[in-house]
Amino acid sequence: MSHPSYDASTIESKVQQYWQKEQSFKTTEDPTREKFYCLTMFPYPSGQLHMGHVRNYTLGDVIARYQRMLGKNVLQPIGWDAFGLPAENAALKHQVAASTWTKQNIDHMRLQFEQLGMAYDWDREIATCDPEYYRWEQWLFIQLFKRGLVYKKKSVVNWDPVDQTVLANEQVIDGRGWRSDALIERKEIAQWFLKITDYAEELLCDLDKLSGWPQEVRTMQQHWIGRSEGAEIQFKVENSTETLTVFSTRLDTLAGVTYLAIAAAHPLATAVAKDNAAVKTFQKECAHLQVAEAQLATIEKKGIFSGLYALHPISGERLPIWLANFVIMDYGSGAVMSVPAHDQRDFEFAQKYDLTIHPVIQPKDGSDWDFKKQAFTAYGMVTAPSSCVGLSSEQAINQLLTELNPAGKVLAKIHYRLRDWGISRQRYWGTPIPMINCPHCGSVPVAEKDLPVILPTNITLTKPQSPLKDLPEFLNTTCPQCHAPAQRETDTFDTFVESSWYYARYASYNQHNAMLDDRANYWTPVDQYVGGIEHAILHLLYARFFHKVMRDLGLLHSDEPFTRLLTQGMVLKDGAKMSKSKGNIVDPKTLMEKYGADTVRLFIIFAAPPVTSLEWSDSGVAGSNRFLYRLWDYCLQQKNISNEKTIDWQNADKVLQGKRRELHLILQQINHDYERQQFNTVVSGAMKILNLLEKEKEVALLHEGLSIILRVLAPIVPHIAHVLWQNLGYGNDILQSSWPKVSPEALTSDEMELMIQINGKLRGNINVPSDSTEAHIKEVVVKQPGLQHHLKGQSIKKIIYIPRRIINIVLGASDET
RNA sequence: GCCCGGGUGGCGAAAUAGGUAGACGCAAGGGACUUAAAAUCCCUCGGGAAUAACCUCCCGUGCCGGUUCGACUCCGGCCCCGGGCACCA
Repeated sequence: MSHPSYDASTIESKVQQYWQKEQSFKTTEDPTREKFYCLTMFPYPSGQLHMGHVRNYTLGDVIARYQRMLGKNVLQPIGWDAFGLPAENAALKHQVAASTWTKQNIDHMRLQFEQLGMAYDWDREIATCDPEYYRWEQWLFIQLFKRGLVYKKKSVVNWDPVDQTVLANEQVIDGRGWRSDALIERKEIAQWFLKITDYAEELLCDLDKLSGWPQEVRTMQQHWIGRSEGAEIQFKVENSTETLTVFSTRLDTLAGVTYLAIAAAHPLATAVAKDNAAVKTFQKECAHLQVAEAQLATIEKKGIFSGLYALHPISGERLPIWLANFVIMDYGSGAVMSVPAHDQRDFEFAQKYDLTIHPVIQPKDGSDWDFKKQAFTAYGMVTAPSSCVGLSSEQAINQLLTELNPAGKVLAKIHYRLRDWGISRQRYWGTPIPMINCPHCGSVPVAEKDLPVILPTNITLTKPQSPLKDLPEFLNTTCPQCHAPAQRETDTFDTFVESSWYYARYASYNQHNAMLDDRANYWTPVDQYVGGIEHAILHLLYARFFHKVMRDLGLLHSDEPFTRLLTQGMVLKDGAKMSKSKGNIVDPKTLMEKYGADTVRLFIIFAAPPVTSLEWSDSGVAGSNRFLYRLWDYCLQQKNISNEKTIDWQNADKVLQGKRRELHLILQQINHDYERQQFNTVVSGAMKILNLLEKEKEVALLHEGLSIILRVLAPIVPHIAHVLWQNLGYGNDILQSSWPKVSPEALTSDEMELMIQINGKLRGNINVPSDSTEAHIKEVVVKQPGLQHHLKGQSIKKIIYIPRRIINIVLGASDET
């Protein structure tokens, strides 16, 4: 062997140095070129890259590099979603400042990204815990406040009575605090909300524009927003000035209402509880329920009679008002009307507590329905009230709307399941909410000239509560309006706020006088966004909301932030998500040391299509490494392939033409797979090309084949492709080469193979000239000797010909039937 | 509980618009090379029937049913696994 064998670590660091020296991935705006903004969701800097990261960022890098080789001006930035809960936990556990811990993690992960060969423009790196970043978030919040998109209201949280702190849903285990093991309590506190519901209609309608998104993500968001047309109905409370407002999409069932249900925390319930011990006990029980809806949905449905009655808006009938543990105060008005005859949940509740079931709708087909067994929930024929007898459900809804609206009892209303976005967190490690509480002026935004409100970082946590309240130098300030002594808001933003606009800031990363500038309009919207399916709703909906808000503030021109979305699946080992507790972690670091970045990238791309979960396999990695060894050895054996070697393919030998046709068919498949983002079969295709070339002698074909395989592999294994491209004399930098094109002449063939079916079962095949007519093919096929024993004694009913693919002979037996 | 996905050989997977099921790779088995091993190369590889060997035939894409000349692909019902459910990110 005269050539050196494949040594990944040497060539990878050499190539990485080359990219750095050439500033290969530094991006500038160029209006004359087609831009392509490729972005992978930025990581939380947890400390170490895990396989999920490797997969995520490799996918983004493959797309960015592919688009670049197609000739586009590609931006691929990276940054850090640096605020969040884990830093606080680490700070408490290891007695380090959250800022120090975070910074160390970022430094380590940055190095790992570089070692993986990611084509990032590092000049644009962002960390959300940097005041230069979050000052613009605070500024944006103040603009939203000015626009009336921010308000404060009381809202319920998980309260740990021992640690005296608010817990995230994931910190509540079986109803108890993860650290203290105390039974958690629901606690109402005042919090800031963003009016995302003002944008509900647009967020819903614009989903139709997102043709580059997976349909399931659009469907999930559509259901999450949950637009429903219905009516608000007023129920007067007996012997009281109070009125309960409920929303229902089934006004046609109004006459069937037999009771109302209110949240345990409803003001009416609290009023009753003063002198009703049983109601008070029930309230206390409900106060231990978790905030998480998944918990709420699975608990046993319980209730208690409040002693109060509401009056039916039509009949004036007295309807008992019940407290129910499944009615949420934060959602709608905290009260619902119950129609046990026509709603299954109401039915089960009514059965349990022996409440009246009053049917007012019958099946349209006139069949009997046993209302003692279950609710009839479909639309049907209405039997009450008298004004609606004989009407369909649809007609009855309209009738009752027109009939009851003048008296103010009913109002047509569009309701959204989407709730406003609560952004207050009672935590330390986050962006300070730029508000000041003045004893005279109330909540006042910080003056813009005083931004940023800087989060103190030289802090060692000693207890699980946020330290901000105990820091006078942070807390005490003066009111921007009346200049009286005042206190800062000590809550910080939900970290989803940072991730809702970072994609735009990458464009204006070094702009110190504004949040965004013209460059943001050059680069956005993001052409390709890559991230986990777990972000399908919350992150992606909040970012869409922020994009529209930024547009309405004149900061951006487009309507949507992400044109195309790729949601990648998880990395599993032994069928389960990799986690420390399961002990099934595979560390990318040791693999990269053993095989190099290219092998790891190759395996992770090859092992599964991007969207499905990926089962880890150590021997599969070794196989990927073997392929790169083979490629390396083979290429260096062909080192003296002349660049000038060409051939008259039109008049070449038929066998050689057939091989070239095969090569271009594979290239066609590869190009198609790049476009549809099925990169695992791109790798299969490259393997097929190498298998083909290894059996080939003709230099012209080798020269063409090697130039194709190196270029189609370059986005996936960029280091080895770079070195081999140079060594074989194709050029100095494969990044500058053009993407390989399929030659249409190479694909032509004068014969085609057709599969023959009889009654849909495969029975043989036949080669015919490509220009054969359908009639001729049908004639020839039935004479095929191999088929005669199938055809004997049967009549041919018809012959179906699918051009260039298949021919199906359908046999008789039709005469008898 | 509600919403959204997924299920194909021993394993990861492929099948581009309803038209050859299992490409490509891993593992396994056999062979070549070697004193030996590793590496490399060659062959076999869904299950079954039949055969000296071919030809050939049957079954097979989670389960049950349907549409179609033809279904991994479309429709209905079910089972199992995963993601999300608003304070993990």
